[in-house]
Amino acid sequence: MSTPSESWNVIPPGRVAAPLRDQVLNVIRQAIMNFELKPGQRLIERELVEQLAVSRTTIREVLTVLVSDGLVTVIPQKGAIVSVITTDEARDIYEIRSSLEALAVARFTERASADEILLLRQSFHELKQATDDGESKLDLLRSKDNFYGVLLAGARFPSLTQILTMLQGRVRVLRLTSLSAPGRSKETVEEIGRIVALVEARDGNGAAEAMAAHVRNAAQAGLTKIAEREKIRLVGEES
Amino acid sequence: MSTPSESWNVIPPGRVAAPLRDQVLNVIRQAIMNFELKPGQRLIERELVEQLAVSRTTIREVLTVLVSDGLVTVIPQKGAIVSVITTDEARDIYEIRSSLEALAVARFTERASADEILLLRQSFHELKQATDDGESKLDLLRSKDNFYGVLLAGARFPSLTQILTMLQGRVRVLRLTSLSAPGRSKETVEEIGRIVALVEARDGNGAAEAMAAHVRNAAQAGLTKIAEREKIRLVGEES
DNA sequence: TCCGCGCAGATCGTCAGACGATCATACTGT
DNA sequence: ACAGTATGATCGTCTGACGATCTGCGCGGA
Repeated sequence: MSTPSESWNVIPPGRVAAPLRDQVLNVIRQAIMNFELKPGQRLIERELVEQLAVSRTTIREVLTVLVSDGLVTVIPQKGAIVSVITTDEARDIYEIRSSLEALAVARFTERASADEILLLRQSFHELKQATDDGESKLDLLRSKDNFYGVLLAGARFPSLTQILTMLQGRVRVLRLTSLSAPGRSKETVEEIGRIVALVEARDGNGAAEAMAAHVRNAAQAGLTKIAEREKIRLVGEES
Repeated sequence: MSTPSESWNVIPPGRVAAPLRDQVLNVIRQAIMNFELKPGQRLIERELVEQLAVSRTTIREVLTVLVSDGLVTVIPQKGAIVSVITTDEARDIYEIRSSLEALAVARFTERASADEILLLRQSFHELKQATDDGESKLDLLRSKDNFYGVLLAGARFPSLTQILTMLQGRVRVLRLTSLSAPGRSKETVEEIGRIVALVEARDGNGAAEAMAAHVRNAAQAGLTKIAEREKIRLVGEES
């Protein structure tokens, strides 16, 4: 990530090193996803240039992509911030997710191989384990992301994967708080268990309906929690 | 669109001129949508720079956005082309649209004002008129886009609007050919008429189901047509 | 004649630096 | 105390440059 001419170092022969832009993109995206960069936090081009040791050109291209993904919002003549989501937006997105994840699980049920179904159950067990062990919210979120990863991979539905990935990114704050709703984790695990069982029974419609319901419940939980504390504490906001 | 300092010309007082990037974005996006730039056609940065009289920086940012939208595909180390869609992708996207447009029309039914419903019927009439008058395919497409515009505006569902706009852009080729399927135009008009009627009756579920069916039918028609001529003639391809 | 090799051109990816425009803020004079 | 200006921070855009990669064409040898 220094000058481009020193052709860098060993890379799997035949394979190309990921373009610089993609590397930077991943770094920032992950940082946002893991809440190292918090919603509302300003993303100043100059600072990113320094911290990541790439040129402003590259940073700006990356920011453009993140804006398209909805992870970053630019305030004209002011700069970029990590997107802050409103309750309304979140509600909307959950409604969309409910539809689309139903589609995804239906397609998984049709298309996934036995191996993939096994993998799904396995990732479900990890999720359950993590919940029982009382892992941190962030770890739980990772488990759940992993579950979705398996689901989407087996669904063989790239367009849908892209959209859902984007949407999940946008509501990551809510997903975190919904997991922290007391008792909700347990319900989550139960609901997902039911979905997995229906998938194993190759009941596409049932699984789809169960998934839609699960997302609705998660939305309910998350949105309620948010409503309680009227206001999310954001970077740069004082009480 | 020459040097930025000559502050250009008269703009509605109080309003800000759209950033250069956005203007260029619209120009290229429209060109793609109207098939002035055809699927598969190369988009060479240098040429765009010359034709649009903006810097490469700006062009590259615009291309980045278009890639995120799926309208443009970049082939690494080669360049950008107007996206070419495969039959599978198209099928997938129609499946997603079927779900989401059902959602949109349901929400429109809940939320649209009487005025907006009137507007919907009006734009339906224009579509019908255009069909009866045997307007060009492109004009028909525009009519239909307009109908969707009214629908999405009244649905007050920005996230959904964004996704659907993106998806419609991606299957614009198919939408054109589906409209050109003989007799399909007539069916289209009938189906949409039914949807409008259900909306007016405030039957959200009915309208949603009708819309889902309509999209499925359109997909059917378009995909069949495509399958007939095994191969779409693309720029740069010879028979 | 035909095939392989290499070189030149085209194009991308990235960098560095520049400059005006806009917005926020701090300072200063009354 | 307050208004107005000066200053700085940051963005939006432009210019020019350079290496890396791919492509096609020409040249020399079998």
